[in-house]
Amino acid sequence: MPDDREPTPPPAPSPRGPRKRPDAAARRRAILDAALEVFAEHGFTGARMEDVARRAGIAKGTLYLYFKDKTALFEGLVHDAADPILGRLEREFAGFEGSTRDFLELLFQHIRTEAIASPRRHIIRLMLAEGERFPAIADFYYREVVARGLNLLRAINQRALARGEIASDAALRFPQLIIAPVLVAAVWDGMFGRHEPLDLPGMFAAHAELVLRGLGWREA
Amino acid sequence: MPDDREPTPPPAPSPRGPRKRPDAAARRRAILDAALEVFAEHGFTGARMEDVARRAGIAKGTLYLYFKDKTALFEGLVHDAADPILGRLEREFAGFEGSTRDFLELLFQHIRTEAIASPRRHIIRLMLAEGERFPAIADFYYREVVARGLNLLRAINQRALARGEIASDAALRFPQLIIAPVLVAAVWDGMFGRHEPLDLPGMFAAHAELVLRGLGWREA
Amino acid sequence: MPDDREPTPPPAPSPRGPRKRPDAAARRRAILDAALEVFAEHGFTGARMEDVARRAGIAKGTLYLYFKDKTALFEGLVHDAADPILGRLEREFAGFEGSTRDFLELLFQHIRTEAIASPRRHIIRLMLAEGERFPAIADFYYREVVARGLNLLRAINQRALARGEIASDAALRFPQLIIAPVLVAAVWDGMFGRHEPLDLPGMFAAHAELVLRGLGWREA
Amino acid sequence: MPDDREPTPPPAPSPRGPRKRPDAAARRRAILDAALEVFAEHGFTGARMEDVARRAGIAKGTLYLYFKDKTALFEGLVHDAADPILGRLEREFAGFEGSTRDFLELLFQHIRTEAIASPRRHIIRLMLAEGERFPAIADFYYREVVARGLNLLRAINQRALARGEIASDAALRFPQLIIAPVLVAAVWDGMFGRHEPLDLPGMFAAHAELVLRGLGWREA
DNA sequence: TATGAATGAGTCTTCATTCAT
DNA sequence: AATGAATGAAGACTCATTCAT
Repeated sequence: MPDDREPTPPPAPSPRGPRKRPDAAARRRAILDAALEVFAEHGFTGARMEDVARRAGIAKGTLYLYFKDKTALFEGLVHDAADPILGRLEREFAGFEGSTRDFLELLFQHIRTEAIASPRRHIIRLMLAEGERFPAIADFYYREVVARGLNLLRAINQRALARGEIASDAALRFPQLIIAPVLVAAVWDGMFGRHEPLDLPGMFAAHAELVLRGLGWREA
Repeated sequence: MPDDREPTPPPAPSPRGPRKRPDAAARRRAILDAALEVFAEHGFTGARMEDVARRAGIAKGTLYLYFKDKTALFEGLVHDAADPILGRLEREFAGFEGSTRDFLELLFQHIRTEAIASPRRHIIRLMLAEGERFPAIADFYYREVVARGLNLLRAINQRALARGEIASDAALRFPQLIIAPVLVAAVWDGMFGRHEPLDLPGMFAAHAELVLRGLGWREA
Repeated sequence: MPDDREPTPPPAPSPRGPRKRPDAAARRRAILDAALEVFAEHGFTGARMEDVARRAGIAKGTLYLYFKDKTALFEGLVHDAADPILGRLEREFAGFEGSTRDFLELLFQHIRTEAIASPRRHIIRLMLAEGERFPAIADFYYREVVARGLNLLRAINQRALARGEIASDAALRFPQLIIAPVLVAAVWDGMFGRHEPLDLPGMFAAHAELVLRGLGWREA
Repeated sequence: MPDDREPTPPPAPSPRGPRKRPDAAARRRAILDAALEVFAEHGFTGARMEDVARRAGIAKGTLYLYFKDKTALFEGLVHDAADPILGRLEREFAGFEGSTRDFLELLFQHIRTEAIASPRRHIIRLMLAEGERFPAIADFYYREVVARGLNLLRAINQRALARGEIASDAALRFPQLIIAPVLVAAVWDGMFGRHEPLDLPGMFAAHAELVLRGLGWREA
């Protein structure tokens, strides 16, 4: 069952339909992929709809069949990229048996591969860049990603405290401290990589270590 | 030593120079202040030169007497905002006698008041937003701010290690971990403040604590 | 004898023809009715084919099965609305026994109910608006409506003169003077109605009176 | 003292200024003249701003320095063409000593030369065509032209009645009847001229005659 | 026949930059 | 040095028309 989640016009035609015309959902995907590239490269205002169309392999007008305007396209972009990662992490945490240390490792590995070393990295950058100018998107992003992410982090902390793995509630009060390095990771290589590449696995490992010790880690 | 790379007409109006035209330098400042506002509000592409001019209280054409084009204005903006903070911190650290814990506190307080709770906050946001698209600026920023900042952090760590205040070299290898929360701070309120305001002093305090403990802090 | 100059697919669906597809003719009607609304509301250039289709309850593509293009649709519109009124008036006049005064009254009443207080009012407005830009339509309209109308008016005058009911040939030479108020009537309420509504029956009555007296009316 | 009446941005520079750059007012005129041509030819929606610019001999962007958008340009057009004629007629009537018949003659002659046989003719056509879609303009036109025109006509009638020149108050109640033929005149030649040219002076003479007699004219 | 997704030419409008004053 | 009118390239978006189903 393909993951489909478009909150916009064209619903998939016949679920078993022909493969000829690429089928609305696929086309929508193509557009969003193209849009991610273009927005990432030029920012919202700088992105040209025509470029998005060209890269998606469709005509300019077709774009507007799928997204009513540039803003809707940007919103669609963020909407669409939102949950997958978090959903999985939430489920994994729910059933996780191992130590908090193990889960943190898992967490950062996920983030690294799914959010940083993937086109999704640009979504984060775009949010940092344009979020303040798109309250509607910021709201959505807060609701779907940030709040959920912080809640997950709080849950992790809570459990670790309950289990006696850690002693401090610092990260319960400020879960932002745990993902802060993700922002650095999302942004570093594009800006400063040529001067001083950043060893992401290394940094996340060091971060996990630092955090755990900082929170008073002791083997449960 | 202030930098200059604009086609600024007046023959190096030293900040304390002659009294002739009290303008020039002052006008440059006015322009840059206006530019910061406008760029911060709309991003690079979205900013309108006319708005900058209006807010600076000058005519559109006059802008081009001070900055050759929009890009030069943006560069000038970043250039100009760079120095102050770091210079002071570097000097303070050089002569600092107290404990690393005390200095960290000082550091975050500085950052909070000088970089976050000030228009400069927008510079950080602008760099996050546009950095990838302006290699020249990213380079400058790296050289003048980032590299220097990281070096300062490394020096702090080094000294703390040398003094036996901490045990881990994690922050020596990844000083980014120490400023990561600054990015969160620079960005949070504008985007998510209305949903969940962030207690900056609290967060920085928690962060300092976390880091110190994480690095194996023991009263020297 | 109704005219046809559209690429209408069905093999001349005589209004009383077979029962097969009850459509075709009905559909053509629906389209023209929709078109009248839309053209009236937005003018030729401003009208959108899609709107016409929607209001006619058909798909955009179907429109082009009935009318080769927008211009043909507009032409069809005018063509179709032309006949009815005049034909009836001509016939009525041919067999009219009463006084010219009575016929004039009849005439204006007809015009009022059939041309002004009816969607056809918009045809007049559309001709005023777009006529100059559509010579083909203007020609058709002249032939089918204007010339016939003027001829009817001339005939009326002629007979009135012959009967000794009036003395002047002014309206014979300028029958336009007799329908001029129709233009006012067709246009007034839409434009100025909210400032100063126009009492149409009153105006036409006054007009008839004015004209008759002006032409030297005397009870025959 | 040239007749200047721009309700829009650029006020004339120095009243005695150089002749070099055509001077705002002149340029505004040029734009309006060009706009009249283009709007008359293609209607509001069909008119292209670029054509207006070209015909006015300026760049596309310059247009927007004088009129904020297409609608404002259209409004400017109507505004600007509005009073001249009426103002003069009102003044002439105020001081008129002759007979009502003489004044009517004068009136129609004025209208013929100033409103029909002039580019202004197109303003009337444009109002007929687009008035219903531009309530703001219709209102303005009503206030500045129609209401004033009707009032003038009522005044004429009133005086004629008072003087005993005419007996009927028909045209006092429906002054529209007096200018109705003006609509015909404004529209006829462009649409039907090639089939049946209209002798305007003849028609207006016949109309004046008809009206006067119709109103019960008797030499005072 | 009917559909409506797709196309791309065409249009308004904005804005960085120039330049005559 | 300062101005702000003028320019025109560029970009978002629309819509008549086509065509695969």
